[in-house]
Amino acid sequence: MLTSNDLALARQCTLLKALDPADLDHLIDAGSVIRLARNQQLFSQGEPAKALFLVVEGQIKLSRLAPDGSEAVVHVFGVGETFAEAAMFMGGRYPVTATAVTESRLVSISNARLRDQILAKPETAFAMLASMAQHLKLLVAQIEQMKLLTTRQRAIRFLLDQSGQTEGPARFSLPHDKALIAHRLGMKPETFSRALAELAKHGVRMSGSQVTIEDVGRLGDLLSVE
Amino acid sequence: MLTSNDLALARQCTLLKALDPADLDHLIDAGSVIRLARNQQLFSQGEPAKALFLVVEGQIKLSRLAPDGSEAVVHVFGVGETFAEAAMFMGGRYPVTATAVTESRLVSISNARLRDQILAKPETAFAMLASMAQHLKLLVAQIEQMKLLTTRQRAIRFLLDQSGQTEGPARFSLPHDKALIAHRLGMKPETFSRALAELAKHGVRMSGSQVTIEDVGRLGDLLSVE
DNA sequence: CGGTTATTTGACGGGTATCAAACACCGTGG
DNA sequence: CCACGGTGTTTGATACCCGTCAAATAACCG
Repeated sequence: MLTSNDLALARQCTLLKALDPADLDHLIDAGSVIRLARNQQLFSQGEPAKALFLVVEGQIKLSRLAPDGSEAVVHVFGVGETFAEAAMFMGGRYPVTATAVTESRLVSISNARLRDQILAKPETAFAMLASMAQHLKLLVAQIEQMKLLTTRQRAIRFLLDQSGQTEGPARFSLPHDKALIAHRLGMKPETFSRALAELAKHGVRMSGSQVTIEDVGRLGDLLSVE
Repeated sequence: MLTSNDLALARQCTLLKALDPADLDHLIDAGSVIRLARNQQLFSQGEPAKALFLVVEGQIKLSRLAPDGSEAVVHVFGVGETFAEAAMFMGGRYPVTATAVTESRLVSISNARLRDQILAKPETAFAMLASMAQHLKLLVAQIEQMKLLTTRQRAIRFLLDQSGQTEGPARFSLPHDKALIAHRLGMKPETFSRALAELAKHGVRMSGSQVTIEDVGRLGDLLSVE
C-alpha cells in the first residue's frame, strides 16, 4: 500500500514530477507496491520488461552477470530514483539484473500505461527523455572514471561525491557495504580498503561506516596531483 | 547540400525512420549539412547544445577530456547513426567532445524543431526514446567489458563484433586506427598491439588493416577459457 | 624518395588482483 | 553476560598484467 510519503517521492522524481495528480494516480494504482528482502532479485537480465520502478525505500543494484558468475555493478539506485525506463524501448527485455541491496519497497509503473500517457500528453515524453538523459550522463561519467582514473582517484571522487560539498570539513556515512562500493568503482574490496587506508594521511577518518573528512577542498586537490 | 543517398540514410536510422516524409523534410532543411576535416572538432564538452547530428559520411568520435589532457573515448559513430540526442535534455549542454576521425559529412537537426515535432506527433518521442535506449545499452555493455574482461578478452570481443559472424572463417578491415580502437577498448595502443600479436596463435592474421580469422567460433571459445 | 605518422617490440616498474589469514562487528542463543 | 558463528573488513605476501618510456620498424603520402 502506498503511503503519503511514497506519493511525495513520486512527485519529486524527474520522471513523474511533470504529471498532473490525476495522471499520476492512474499510473500508480494501489496494487503496484513491491517488497523485496535483502538480496532478493526483482528481475534478471533477458527477462521481458513489463514495468519500470520507483524506489521508495531501500536500494536497488543493477548489474550484469558474466557466464562465469562474476558481476559488474552498473549502478545502485536509492530512494526517489526511477530505473529500467529504457527497457521498454530495447526489444522489451531488461539488459541487466536488478537486486535489492537492503530490504526495499518499490512502486512499479506499467510500461503500457506510461506509453498511453505519452501519447495522450506529449510533455510526458520530455520527462522520460530527461530521465534517460540523466542515466546516460551517469554512465558516461562512469566510463570516463574507469578509463582514466586510478583506483585511488576513484575512491577520492566517490568520497567527494558522497560528501556533497566542495570545501570545508564533512561527515557522512557510506551508503552501503564497502564491498559493494568497491564493485561500483570497478575494483576489488581489498583494493578499496587499502585506498581508504592511505587517505588517512590526507584527513580522511573512518569509524565503521562513518566518514570524516578534515578538508574536502584539500582532498580534491589530490585528484590533480597524481 | 543533401544527396539522395543522405536522405535514404535518414529514413533508415532509428530516430528518423518513423517520421512522415514531410516532417523529415522540415527537420532537415537545406542549410544544415556540415563538413568536417579529419581531427576537426564539431563541439566540445560544456558547450550549449543546439542540435543533434546524423553521420552521412565518415566517423565521429565522442570523448571526455580530463584537465591533464588525457581523453576517454566514449563511442565512435559511423554512417547512418545519430548522436547527441540526450544533450538537449541535460541542461542543454554537451557532456562530451565530438571530433571527426576521418573527413566527414553530417546533417544537423535542430533541437527546437525536434521538440516541436515531438509535441505535434507523440509517436516521434518513441523513436527518440528508442534511440537513446540503444545508446544506454551500448554504454552498459562497455562498462561491463571494462569491469570484468581482461585486455586480451576485450580485443577478442572487438574482433568478433567486427566480423559480424558467430562461426566459420572471416575477413574484414578495421574501422579505424589501431590506436583509436585501443582507446575505445580502454587500453593503450601498445597493449592492443601485443594482444593482437598473441592472437596469431589462435588463427588471427593481420596485414595492414585487413583482418583474417580462421575460425570465429574457435576464437570465441577463448573468451571463456581465461 | 624523404619525411611524417602508425605500429611494433623491448625492458622495466608500479598498480592491482589474488590468495590467505587475522581481525572486527553483530545478532543469536546458551 | 559471554560464547559463538556469520559476515564484513583489514592486512600481508606474492604474481602478473598493463602502462610507461624508448627505440626500431613499417606504412603512408606528397
